[in-house]
Amino acid sequence: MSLKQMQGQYQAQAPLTSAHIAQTMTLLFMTSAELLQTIDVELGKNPALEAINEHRCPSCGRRLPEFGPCPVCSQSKTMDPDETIVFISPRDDFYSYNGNGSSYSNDLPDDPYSAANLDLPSYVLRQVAPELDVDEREIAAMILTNLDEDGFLSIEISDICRFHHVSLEKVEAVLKKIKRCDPIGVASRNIREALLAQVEHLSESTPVPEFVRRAIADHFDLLSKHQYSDVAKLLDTTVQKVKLVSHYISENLNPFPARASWGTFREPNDNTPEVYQHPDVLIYYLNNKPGNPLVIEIITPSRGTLRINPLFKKALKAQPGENQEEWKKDLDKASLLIKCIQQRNNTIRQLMEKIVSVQKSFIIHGDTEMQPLTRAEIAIELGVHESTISRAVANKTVQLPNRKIIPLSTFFDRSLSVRAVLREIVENESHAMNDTELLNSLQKKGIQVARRTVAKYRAMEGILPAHLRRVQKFATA
DNA sequence: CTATGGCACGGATT
DNA sequence: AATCCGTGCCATAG
Repeated sequence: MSLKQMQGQYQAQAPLTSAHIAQTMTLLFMTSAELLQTIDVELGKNPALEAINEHRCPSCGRRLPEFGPCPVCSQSKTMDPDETIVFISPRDDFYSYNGNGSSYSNDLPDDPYSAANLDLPSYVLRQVAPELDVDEREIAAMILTNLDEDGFLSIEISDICRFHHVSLEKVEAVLKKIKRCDPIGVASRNIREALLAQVEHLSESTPVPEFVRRAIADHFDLLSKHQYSDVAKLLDTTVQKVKLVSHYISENLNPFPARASWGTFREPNDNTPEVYQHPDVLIYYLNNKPGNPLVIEIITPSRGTLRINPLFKKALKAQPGENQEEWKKDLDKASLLIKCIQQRNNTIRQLMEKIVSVQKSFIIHGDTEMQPLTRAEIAIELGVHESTISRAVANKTVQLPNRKIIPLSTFFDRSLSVRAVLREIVENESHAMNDTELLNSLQKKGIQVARRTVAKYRAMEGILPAHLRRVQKFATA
């Protein structure tokens, strides 16, 4: 790309230097976690830069975006549900949990790579953080730092109340939010509670057999001792059914939530590794109510809003001393950095707006609704070079309303919807279909691919070939 | 003989 | 320019 072309992309900004362009490019490429470190370095050694930290929304406690009113509270009354809200949020608290004290700190991990591989408390914290009110954060931190190796809460709730001088209800409310996080049921006080949380979670998406809930809630100790006949009597049902319940529990629920991914072993067959990355963008329903407009929150990790230190400016004017040259250099560097960060934010904001307008139904309804989309299309629409989009997309992650964290590049995966349909077909098949039959089924749904491609997608989804499915799925039939 | 997976090619994408 | 992805051909396992 020529310099002229590049400058064309940034015509919105005042006079440009090649340094500016180079830096914006670099910044675009960075994850918000990496950006934080860059800014920290700049802030640390550059007296001309200052972060102000004063704007908080009076009603919801969120840091306000760089410009305008709080998009969460002030607009919530009159929002058109089809509209989406995009804003850039300096949410530094995402990055400042120190992982072993009961408070937030500004310490960063020494090794930047260790941040990607989180321990259980941090992993959970980062999931609940978007839902926590300001006064709930300390409570959440205390809960999460007192988990034992199985993920159970190892202190009494009353102790938390006393420590933070809050009501029992308040703590329970936080606890409830935490239990919904992955691993589901984490921070329960015992196995029974963990199982109940999982049943709760499962029943939101799939039907749960009758009696399961009640059996766990009311007769768990009998059930765990395999005294099925007693349980059956109490539930007024047959022993046969209680056995089914017991089977369902052992098949679908995990009594020690934390052991699935932490602790001694890891899932051997997960192709999406368990390592958690900070999301760079959050997408959620306004006030977390499905049906509300979507809110796109772009995380900017700077503490507060960056600006040129006014004291520094003043001092420079007042004292044309011998340091002036050096100070001026610092000042220029600082304002350059600020401009570049704004540029970065601007590009990402536009990008996300476009992506969400195209992929809205994927975000809401899931994999099958994924629309084909290329970086080039977006680049043309936004009038920027495609490599700009490439950089902005690379290495970034998005948290969807269902709390799944996916790479931003997923929005450009053409084959995802086809693979989702394929999965559906195989799940509902009445006999083990071979690849050619699967191909026909896909074509009936209007999807054109080659037979060889069906095989590849099948492998990608971890679906066994037909002759092996036959023995696994239809063993008795 | 059929179903599937390996390899490599070419076009699209980054 | 480098990489990714869908596809065709062919070997081979069942």
